[in-house]
This record gives sequence, C-alpha cells and structure tokens, in this order.
Amino acid sequence: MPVAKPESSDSRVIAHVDMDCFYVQVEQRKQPQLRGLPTAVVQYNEWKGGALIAVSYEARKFGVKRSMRGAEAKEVCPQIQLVQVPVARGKADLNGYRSAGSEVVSILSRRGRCERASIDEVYLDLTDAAETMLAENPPQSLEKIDEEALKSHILGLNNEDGSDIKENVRNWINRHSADHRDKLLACGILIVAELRMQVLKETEFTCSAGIAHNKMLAKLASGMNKPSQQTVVPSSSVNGLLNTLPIRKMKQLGGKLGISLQTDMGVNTVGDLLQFPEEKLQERYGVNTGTWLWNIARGISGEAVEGRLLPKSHGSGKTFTGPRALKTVPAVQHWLNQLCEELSERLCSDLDQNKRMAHTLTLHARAYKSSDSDSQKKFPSKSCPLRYGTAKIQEDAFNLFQAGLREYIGFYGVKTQGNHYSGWGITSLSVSASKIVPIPSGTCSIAKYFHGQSTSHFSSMQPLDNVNGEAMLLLPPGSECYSEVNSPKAEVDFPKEESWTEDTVPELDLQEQKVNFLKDEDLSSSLSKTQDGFTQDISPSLLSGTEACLEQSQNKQESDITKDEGQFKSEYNKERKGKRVKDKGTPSILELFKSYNPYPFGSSFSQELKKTAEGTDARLTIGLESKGHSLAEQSEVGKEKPMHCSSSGYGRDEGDGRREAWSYSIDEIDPSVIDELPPEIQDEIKAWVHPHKWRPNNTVRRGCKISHYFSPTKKS
DNA sequence: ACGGGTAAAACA
DNA sequence: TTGTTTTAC
Repeated sequence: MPVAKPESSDSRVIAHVDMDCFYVQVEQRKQPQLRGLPTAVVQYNEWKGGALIAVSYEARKFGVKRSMRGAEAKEVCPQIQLVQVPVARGKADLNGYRSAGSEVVSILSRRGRCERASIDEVYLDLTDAAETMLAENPPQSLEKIDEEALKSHILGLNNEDGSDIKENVRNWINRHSADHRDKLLACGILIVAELRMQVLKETEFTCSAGIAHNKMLAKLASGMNKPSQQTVVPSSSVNGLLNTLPIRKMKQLGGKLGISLQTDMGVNTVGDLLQFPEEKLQERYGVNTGTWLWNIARGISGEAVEGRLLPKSHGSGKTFTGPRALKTVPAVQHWLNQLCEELSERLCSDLDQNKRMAHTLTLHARAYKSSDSDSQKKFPSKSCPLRYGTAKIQEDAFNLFQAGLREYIGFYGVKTQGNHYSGWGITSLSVSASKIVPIPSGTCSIAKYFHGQSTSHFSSMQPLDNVNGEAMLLLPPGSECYSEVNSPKAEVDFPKEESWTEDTVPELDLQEQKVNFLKDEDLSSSLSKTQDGFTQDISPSLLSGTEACLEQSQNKQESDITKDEGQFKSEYNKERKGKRVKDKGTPSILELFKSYNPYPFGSSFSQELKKTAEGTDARLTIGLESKGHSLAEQSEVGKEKPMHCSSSGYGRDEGDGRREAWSYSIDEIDPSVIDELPPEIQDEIKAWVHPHKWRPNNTVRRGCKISHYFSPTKKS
C-alpha cells in the first residue's frame, strides 16, 4: 500500500560525502613527508610495478591515472611517490583503509542518519538537522558564515564576472527570497561544511561533498568539484544539469545498461531520456528499471538513506593470474587457508567491536579449463552456514571449494590420469561472510541491569538495523542443518587417480607451496613487528578456532589498546583518555556479578566467566564505563562457544549435538539460584535454557568433529 | 593473460 | 534459499 508521501518528504536534505583519493590520504597521514607530493598507492604486484589503485591530485596533474601500472606512472611522472598497499598473508591487506573509513563515518554520522556506501563514501540525511537549524538559527540570522561554506559551489548560480564569488554564495545562502527548499539546502551547506571541517581536524583527511534533495543528485554533485570542496544542487538547477549530462555518468548507468541506452535507444544524455514515455522504457528494460529511468531523467530518486554504518558482509579474496593460476588442490587449500584466516580475523573484530555475527560463508572462485576459453565464469559459488573459528572456516571453505570443483569438472567432464595436470586452474579465490546480524544475547540487558542504564548509545554506530537485536535471542548451537557439502569426505569422492591429495601432488606444485609458506613466514614476522605479534602468536591447532579467535582479539586489546582498528576508535579513545587511571582498579563484570549474587553458577561456568573477565578486564571496564556497548555481552557470547568447543570434546556427539553442547553449560547452573536473580536476568537465563525451537540437526552426524556452535536459525 | 580486492543489490 | 550477474570504487 503505497502512501502518497507528504510534500515535506521530498524536501529532504541529502549529502553525499566522498573522501579524496582516500588510500593516498591514509598513506600520507602515515608518512606526512609525502603530503603535497605526487603520490599513488600501488597494489603489490611484481608485474610492471603494480597497479595503481589511488592517485593523488598532484599526480593526476601529470596525467597519472588509476589503473596505470606503476611503471607507466613513472614514465609520465618520474618523481611520483609509489606506496605499496600493505601485504599480509601474501595478499593485499586493506584493514588500514577500513579502519580509517570507520573513523570518518563516526564523525559524519553525528548530524543525521548516515549510510556507509563504501569504504570511503557515505550518504547523510540531514533533513532534520537542517529543519531544526532553519527553525532556530536560520542562515539569515548568522552574521558570520563559515569560510568553508562560502567556498561551496552552487549549481545554477551565475557568478557574474568580476563579482566576488564568496559574496555570491553568501548572498545565496542568506537571501530572504529563497523558497523553503533552498533554505533547507542552505542549512545543509553549513552543516556539511562543518562536518567536513571536523573530519579534517580529527582525521587529517579531506573530503568532497554534494548536497541536494536526493541521493542521486547528491552523489552526482559530490564528484563535480574535487578535491576538498562541496557542491549544491538547488532544485532549480536540476533540469539544466541533467540535460547535457552524459548518460554514462549516472550511477548504475556506467555499464551495460548505459551502453544499451546509447546504442539501442540513442540516448546520450540524461536529457535525451525525457522523450521516452515510461511504458516504453518499461517495455524495453522491465517495469522497475523502466520506471527508475523515467524518474532519474527528471531528477527524481526516492531512495532513503539507510541508517547503516557497518558493512553487510566481509570478504577476502585474491586473484591468481596467468601463470600463477592454482593447479592443485593443495595449492588451493593453502591460499584458502590464508584467505580464511583473514576473514576469521575480521569476523572476530566485528564481533568484538560491533557485536555482530555472520551466518553464511560463501566461496567464490574462477577457473579456467584449457579446453574451454569461456570457462572462466562457470565455477559455481557455494555457501554454507558459517561457524566461527579460523580452523572451522578453513575446513568449511575447503569443502565448499571441493564441491564447486566437482561440479566444475563435471561440466567439462575432464578426467585426469595419474599425476598429470588435469587442465584446470584456479584464477581467483574468495571467501566471504554475510548475513551479519547483531548478536542477541542478553547481556545487553544484564549490563543494563547492573548499571541501571541504557545501552542505546549503540545506535550511534548501528542505528536502525539493530532494532531486531533485542528481539532475537541467542540461538543454540547446531540448530541448523549443514548441507552435505560440509561433510564431503563422506559425500564427495573424487577418483583416486586424480591429484587431490597431498601425496599425489606433482613435485612442482609442492615446491610452489614451499615458496608460499616461506613468504608467509616472512610476512608474519614483519607483521609481528608492526602489530605487536598478536597475529601469528596463536596456534589455531592448540586452541579451538573460536578460542584462538577470541584470544587474538583479547591480546590485541591488551597489547595495544590505543591502536584499535575498530569502528569506535575515536570515541573509544576519547573516552579512554579521560578515564585512564581508573582502568586498573575497576571491577570486572565478574565482580559485578558476584556482588549481586555470589556464586550464581556452577563452578565450570563460573570459571569460564572468570577467565573471560580477566582476559578482557581492561576493555570490559572501559566498555562499561563509557557508554560503550556492553562488552560483557560480548565476552559472554563469545565465551559460550569455546566453552562448547573445548569441553564438549570430539566424538561424543551421538544424538543431538546441539543439545549436548547446551547441556554442558546449562547443567552447570544451579536452577535454584536462577530464581534469586533479578527478573530481568532470569529472563535472560531462561532464554538460554529454552531457546527458540529449532529443527533437529539431522545431517551432521558421525565423525561430527564439526559441532555447530552458531547456526543461523532463521525463523521459527 | 593483468584492473585487484571488495562491496552491494537485483534477479533468477 | 542459494547462486548469478551487474555495477562501482
């Protein structure tokens, strides 16, 4: 039931903020001597000096372009400074850029709903802020307007030559004759200018912005005057702007659709679209796309700014071009392990910092077959429920790969004899984690109880999509069936004569692997130097995956707490500065718990909790003191799994694996103490004990060293 | 066989 | 639901 929206909803104030050559800025902040110099970031690649992925504006003046090779860039700009993307585990490591992006988001989200559109872009809905400003402090009343705002570009404002441009801008912002919509945009100008200055002050990064009445126009505008400037699109300028705008410049039209519009419809500018009736466009491109095209031709775009500050998925991938294609299963497994390690680490950070867990693991690969030149695309992607813990992710990903490979080979029906190369090669691999939801679990309310306080600050980083967090309860382990893909040893058996197993790997490939391992060692040692050694210090074989994972993040927190790469970095550090002295002495969650009810749980649980609390004490304390999201919650939930992991043990999972896993911890709780807990906590406990109904776990059986600690049990 | 590594979303 | 395809930075 579409409801006609009130007119005001079309007078939104939307901004698109885009960081200027972001990766370059991140590197220049690390190495300030590079500031002002022509600089580019290159992705590690021996081949012709690597590929440029970001180019400073100084370098652009020399004609340096993204997607040039390093060598080419040197040709046109011999003095260019080339900075390599950090490498970890033999692949590009973008974490530094991600966390820098998070710093920016945490600032830009201060004035209104904020949507992280990419690692270096956000959309802001500043309607409320602008309306408030208009009501309380309209630009007309300001005697002084910020310098940055005066430098704005206002589309359609004709600056008569000889006139002072800033004066024109001032007049436009101040003019009383403006209609309501323009006044709102004027407020938007001031707000965005202020936000951009805050970004600069707090992060040293510059950015550009577009301010308009919808996302499409804001996005268009943000790219019009770079770097470090902002552009406004008053509605009176829209037609003129779109009329001559090349169709391919519109977002979504840079690819095949745009080409089709040009070649099939003769549409070269957005204005050209105007002549087509909606029905014609729908006829040619489908109802949705047709309507969308009809709308954008008129500058109409109703998409809301989603309140989302965090990515919806994480992925780690690498390509293996040409001669580097992976030709043996062990070689694939090795790289898969690297990718999964990175992914697992990022998932842990996300859990740690944002209280979210992913529920689906997907593997993508590309492969070629010598027999078929078009075989690149046909390697099927596969997914399965995601279990936390590096080793588990690695195992599952490998199983997904094998399932995919079996299909892929099936497609081509190529048989292999002996150790002979069968003709396939993997040219790219990636693993990703999706269906990320806020973790349930009640410690949120436990913390609330203990502090009689809200934890709603969380909305500052995770505004709207977190609402379901409360409603959701921690789902029990093993509640989801695993697809057969996860126990392929039983299901999938490849012909023995093929080179699946380590011992039949051709010698050449073993050598390749040795080389890879060597590289990795080099990397890990350098990594240790820069990251306090936490990365490689834990042997996943000694700890269960999740424990290793958790310990990693704990180590990180302890060893280098100010270097948090997290989403909350700046606020977190700010809080911390003020409270540093108190960190040591404040009671941990365990102490808090005890002070309310000494020994509420059986020994084992208690110990686990204690261990956790000790491990994360500093952080816990900060989290609880600051308005930080309850970290108790995190350690609780985080701890839940290793508890099953390590103690439920292998091989004793006949019957329902999940119930067993639960019974371990639940049984440790003396039921009588539950009644003594505060009602709110009781509810929590009950939720643990009587979680949602779930489907019996009927696929994962036997040899089930794989217990399913976290399963995305969707609906009930 | 080179624009790599990620992301999101529409669609089937 | 899972998997594919497109687009973009």
